[in-house]
Amino acid sequence: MQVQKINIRRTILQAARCEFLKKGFKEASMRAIARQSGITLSNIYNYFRSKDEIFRAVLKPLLEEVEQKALNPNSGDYLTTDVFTMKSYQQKMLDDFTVIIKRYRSELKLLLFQANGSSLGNFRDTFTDKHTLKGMEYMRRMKAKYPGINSEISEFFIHIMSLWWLTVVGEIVSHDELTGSQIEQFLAEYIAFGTAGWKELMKV
Amino acid sequence: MQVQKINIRRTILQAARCEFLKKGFKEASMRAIARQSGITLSNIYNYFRSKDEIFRAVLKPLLEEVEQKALNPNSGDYLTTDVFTMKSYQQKMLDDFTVIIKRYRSELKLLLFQANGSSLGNFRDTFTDKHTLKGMEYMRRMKAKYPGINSEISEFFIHIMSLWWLTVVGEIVSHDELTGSQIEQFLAEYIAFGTAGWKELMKV
Amino acid sequence: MQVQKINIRRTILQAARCEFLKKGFKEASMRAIARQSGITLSNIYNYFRSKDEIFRAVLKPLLEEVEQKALNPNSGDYLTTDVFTMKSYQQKMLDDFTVIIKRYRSELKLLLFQANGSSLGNFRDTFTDKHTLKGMEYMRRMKAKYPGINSEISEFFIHIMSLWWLTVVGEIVSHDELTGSQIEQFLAEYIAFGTAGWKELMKV
Amino acid sequence: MQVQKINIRRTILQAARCEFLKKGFKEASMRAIARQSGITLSNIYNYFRSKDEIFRAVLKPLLEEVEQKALNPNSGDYLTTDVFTMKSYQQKMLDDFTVIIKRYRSELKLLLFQANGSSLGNFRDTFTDKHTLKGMEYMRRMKAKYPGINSEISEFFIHIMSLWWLTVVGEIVSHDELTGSQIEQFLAEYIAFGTAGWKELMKV
DNA sequence: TATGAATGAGTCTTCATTCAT
DNA sequence: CATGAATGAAGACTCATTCAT
Repeated sequence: MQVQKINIRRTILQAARCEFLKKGFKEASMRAIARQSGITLSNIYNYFRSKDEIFRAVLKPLLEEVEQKALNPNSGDYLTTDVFTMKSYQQKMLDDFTVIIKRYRSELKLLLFQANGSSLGNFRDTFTDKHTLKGMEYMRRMKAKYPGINSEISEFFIHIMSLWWLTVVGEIVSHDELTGSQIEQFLAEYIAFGTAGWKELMKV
Repeated sequence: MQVQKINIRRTILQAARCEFLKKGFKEASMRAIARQSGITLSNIYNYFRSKDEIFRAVLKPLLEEVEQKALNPNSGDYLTTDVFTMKSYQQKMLDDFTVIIKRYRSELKLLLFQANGSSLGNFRDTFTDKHTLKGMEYMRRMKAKYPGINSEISEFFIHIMSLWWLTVVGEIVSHDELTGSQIEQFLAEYIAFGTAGWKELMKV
Repeated sequence: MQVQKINIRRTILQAARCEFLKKGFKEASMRAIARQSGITLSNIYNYFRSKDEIFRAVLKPLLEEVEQKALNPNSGDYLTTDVFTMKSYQQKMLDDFTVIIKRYRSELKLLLFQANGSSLGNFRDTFTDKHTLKGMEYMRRMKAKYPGINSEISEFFIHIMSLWWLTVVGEIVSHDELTGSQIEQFLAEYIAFGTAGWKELMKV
Repeated sequence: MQVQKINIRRTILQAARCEFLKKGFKEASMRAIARQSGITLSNIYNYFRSKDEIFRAVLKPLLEEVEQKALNPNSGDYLTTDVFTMKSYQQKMLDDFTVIIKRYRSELKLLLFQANGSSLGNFRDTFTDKHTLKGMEYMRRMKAKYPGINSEISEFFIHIMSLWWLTVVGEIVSHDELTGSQIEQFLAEYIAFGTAGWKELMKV
């Protein structure tokens, strides 16, 4: 019973994932999910309260990992990073996301480009907001450690940088055709660019 | 009567603009546009062939200005810009967009965030592609002028930078609450950051 | 004025003929006729009261010729035909229709297959009814002239034979691919078949 | 519930049959079918995928019987018929159709006169084509059995004869007012006429 | 005469969700 | 746990025709 229930949940989620990826949240149809999963439409509602809940369930693993890796204050050695190794600040974020991207490429596409209309439609914003807070905190800590730096970076700039980060992830995820070395070159450029930019801003 | 016609077109477009902004292209309803404009639904179809045509009509002024200011090769002193004044490369783009943003804030929101499902749904892509081409051309010219620089920037990086630009515009447009001085500070930071980044990459 | 009016009428009718042939009466659209003719939709209503009236106007020449040649009692030497030359009864009808078919092939298609929904939608019936009456009269005259023959043919049979005739015309008109000699062979067979059939029935 | 479902299907089909007969396929309205059947419009789509599917469901029994009785090659002793009993060739067809006509009078009207616009709109053609093939085969067999006959009948003539047959059925079905004896007389005439015709053509 | 403007009922089909069994 | 049945609002778009100017 319980076992069966889990199987069915899984079946539903697989079909849903597929349908969501094909059509996006809004255009995906519950009927289609039912058809593909072989589960009766009404039975699906015994497992999930709504289309939106299914959507969230599909993205839950990804969201948890994002939360844990990229947004959880505890996870961040970021903030302990030394200014002279600022490069590694970005490197750390990169490494974290590289894992996520590899494991959740499709889900990321879903979350970033196809969530419109769902309760996760504002993920970009919420992520950016949280990430901005982390960035601000980072600024404060750096200032405490190295009083000489300029920490008067506008919140909006940090906000944009967080969003940029998301944009980068989105583009990597969208371009299936990119080879590993292309990505590596890009990331090197990205880090070099960013590091130089930050140094300039912080007048290090 | 001719006057009348223009008035009605205008009325429809106003109501449509409003509805599109509220719901986005896909979720906007012709019925609602008719209701809000006070024009009979069927009469609307005497002025526009389809929902999509209305949408394009709403965005036409913006699109024309974008095309002219930001994408027209003739408009660009960009490419003649000296490397030591690279700052002004970005400054120029900024100035152009500042005007556009002021005049078409709402339309930009529409175009960047709510065009999904319409024939302008791929604006981000088309803009980025065109802009990337311009960027590549810029690299080539710079290389010709200053053979010492590193012009081996990956196309994907330039692509991302074009997209970033769009992201920036989008965010500015989305945050109605930003004051003029906040924006100014941000732009200063943005230019400083970018200039430093580019210099690093190009090993100037 | 009057001259112009006639020109416009003609223009409308040409466009209408075209549209009706393409779509059939029901699916033809007044808007399309207006578009194709270059005449304002509302102006069309200055020349014709309704779509149906246009349709009838398009078919008027054909209908008049049909009326005159195939249904007008005065036109029939049919009835004076001698029984021994009965062949020529059909021959006569054939000749008449051959002319009509050549001149009004398209209109015949229209009338026979695409008039559904118009006031001429029942042409098959009305034609058949009139033609049946003529057939009955022919029977009576023959009986008067040759009392020996069997004239007790059921009205329904004659009705069917009239309809058959229409079917034949319709098929010839529909099959553009038929060559002249194919049609001739067919007509020969048709007449041979019919003549033998009638002789049998009338016990001549 | 299973019973329920069948009942509802039946209810829908009855209402649909009625509406189709009144208006023809094209002009019949789903809304009207819903109204008449008392079934919610959207619920109808739980039973049938489209208007066309309903139409086909209404005509399915008829079509199956037609296929089986009149077009199935196995069903035909037609082809084994002796030339001297050619009368019975037609007689056999007649008997088959008499049964069909009695049982499916309304459906035949629907199929022959009101199917325009549906996927069965070409029934006349498809039937005629199949029937023509059968006729051609019959000619060949006769020729093999009685080399003396003329089998050089044009395909188009046989085509027309097949169509004639359909026309006859259509007219019988259309004329509700015909009494049994009227029909019988007609059929006798029809057979006599046809038999004489064929004999003449085949020079038997 | 000519036209732009207007109308309102109409088309088929899809949707996510609920509920009694 | 599972399902068949049901719902009502909504989707974009087309139609032939009328009317004031």
